[in-house]
Amino acid sequence: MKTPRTIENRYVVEAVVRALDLLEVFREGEELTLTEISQRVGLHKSRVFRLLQSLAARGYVERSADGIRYALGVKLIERAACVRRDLRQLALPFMQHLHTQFNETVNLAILDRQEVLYIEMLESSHPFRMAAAVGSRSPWHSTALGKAIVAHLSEDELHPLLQAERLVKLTERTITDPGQMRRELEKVRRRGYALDEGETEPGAACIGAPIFNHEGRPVAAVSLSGPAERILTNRREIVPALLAACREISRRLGFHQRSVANV
Amino acid sequence: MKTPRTIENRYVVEAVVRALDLLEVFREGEELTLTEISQRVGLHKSRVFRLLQSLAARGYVERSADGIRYALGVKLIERAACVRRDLRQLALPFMQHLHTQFNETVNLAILDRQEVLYIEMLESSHPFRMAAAVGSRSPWHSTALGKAIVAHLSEDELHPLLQAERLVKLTERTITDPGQMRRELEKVRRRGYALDEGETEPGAACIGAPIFNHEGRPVAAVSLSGPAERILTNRREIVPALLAACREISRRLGFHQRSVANV
DNA sequence: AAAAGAGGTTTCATTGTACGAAATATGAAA
DNA sequence: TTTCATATTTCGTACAATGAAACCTCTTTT
Repeated sequence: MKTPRTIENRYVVEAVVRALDLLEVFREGEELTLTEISQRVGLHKSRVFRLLQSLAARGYVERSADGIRYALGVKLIERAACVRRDLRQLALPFMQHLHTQFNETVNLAILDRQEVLYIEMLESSHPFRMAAAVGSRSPWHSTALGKAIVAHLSEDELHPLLQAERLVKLTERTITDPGQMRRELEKVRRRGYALDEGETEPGAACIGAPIFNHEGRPVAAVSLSGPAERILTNRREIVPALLAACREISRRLGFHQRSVANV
Repeated sequence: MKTPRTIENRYVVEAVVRALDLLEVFREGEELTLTEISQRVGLHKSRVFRLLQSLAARGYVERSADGIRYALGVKLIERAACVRRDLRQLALPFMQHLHTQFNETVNLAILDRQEVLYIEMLESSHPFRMAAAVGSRSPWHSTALGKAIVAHLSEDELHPLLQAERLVKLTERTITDPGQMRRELEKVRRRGYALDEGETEPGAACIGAPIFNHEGRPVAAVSLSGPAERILTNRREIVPALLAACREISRRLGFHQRSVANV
């Protein structure tokens, strides 16, 4: 179990990345025994033992009450709270306002490794609602969040995202053709917001708008999501409120140049 | 910079804990340069460089756009989402119900290293509200959350928490005497919920109740917090709703034995 | 009650990795 | 241009991290 030294990992410390890999084997709050973990990662039991001891020493994993199982530790919650703190703290009040105004699920997401990553969320209280989870991912090409961000990337950044084989068909309406996607992104750019009308999930809709940082880069997006009927019928009210919110968040991040959009 | 091997760290891997320590130097979404980090932790620049490369290789830290600074990475958000997943997922709908019912801030917290750690939160939309942050900590002895949990610990677990020097006075009303605290905890146990009437923050109040797991251990607590006037005047309605929620969450965690409380 | 089994912990010798030091590159300021 | 400050790379060496195997501890089987 040895990775050859390449340009990319020339300066990485084996023990550290192996320890970090251990954190990845825990799915959804699983509790695992030493042997299970060592089987999953294919490392020697005694090595895994020592790496786990190290992670446990700093609270990144915890022993279960019976002392026989390991689980992810609360230190992760503490540290995660510090990630993108400025953006999240800034966006949250605006998201809350949208949430009470429309009582739909409000999402804040960024683009990470070609996917949309949800970093903040307020759930609708409707019994019939849509909600992913903070920390989970969605494809960019089927979501309003993703399209809202990608529409404002440079050609260089856009190109790798538009590989046809990456535009996976999730529903009848998912855009899978690079050419069509380019036209869609052009439209998103023109009107300042993106729509997902059942492209991810049949019957579910989403309206998303981008957030720009001080350099004018699209660093995140906010969206409202829910059943297509509710979202689309309220579209005329949602869109201006969402755009105003995103414009103000962008402004506070130091963005000024041209205005974000014209509805 | 060498820590002697003791019983506790006999099996820890130096490189791993040092790497994890690097994650601790980032406060509230700070972006730091290599030199700043190496100064803060007191390790050789070139060592820090390699540890950061390793953390970056797995997404636990990220380079800033200019490539000159490091920040905590989004991988932390992903991994944190898996911590205590069962408890949080189970509690959230009940918290949401309390939130819409009373429109006060609803908190979910656990006891970690003698402190209350907030792991989930729904903020009141009142302009005048109280809200800590997910991932932040409070003393146990001044909060309803803390007292609700601690009241149900065994004498062995309770004893170290009751050291007088640990019961720091935060306001006029904070309980700082171990004997008085024992009587307070007895009361909390009897009525099934805890009150914080300005013991943490003058004018702020909080009502908290414990959640028990399948072994009957108090693993968490839910609370409603806000301005004392609102919280205490609604106490008659809040308490039964909160207790019912906590009882149901506990039941779903596998707790059955005796009922949690009698109001 | 003894034996077997399964998993966790400890010891130990050895190797090769992680380390510090110093050289080199990069980039900003003067 | 030089100077300064910081990041990156190289290199030899010490000792940290490792695999193997022994040794616990607890549960299950006979």
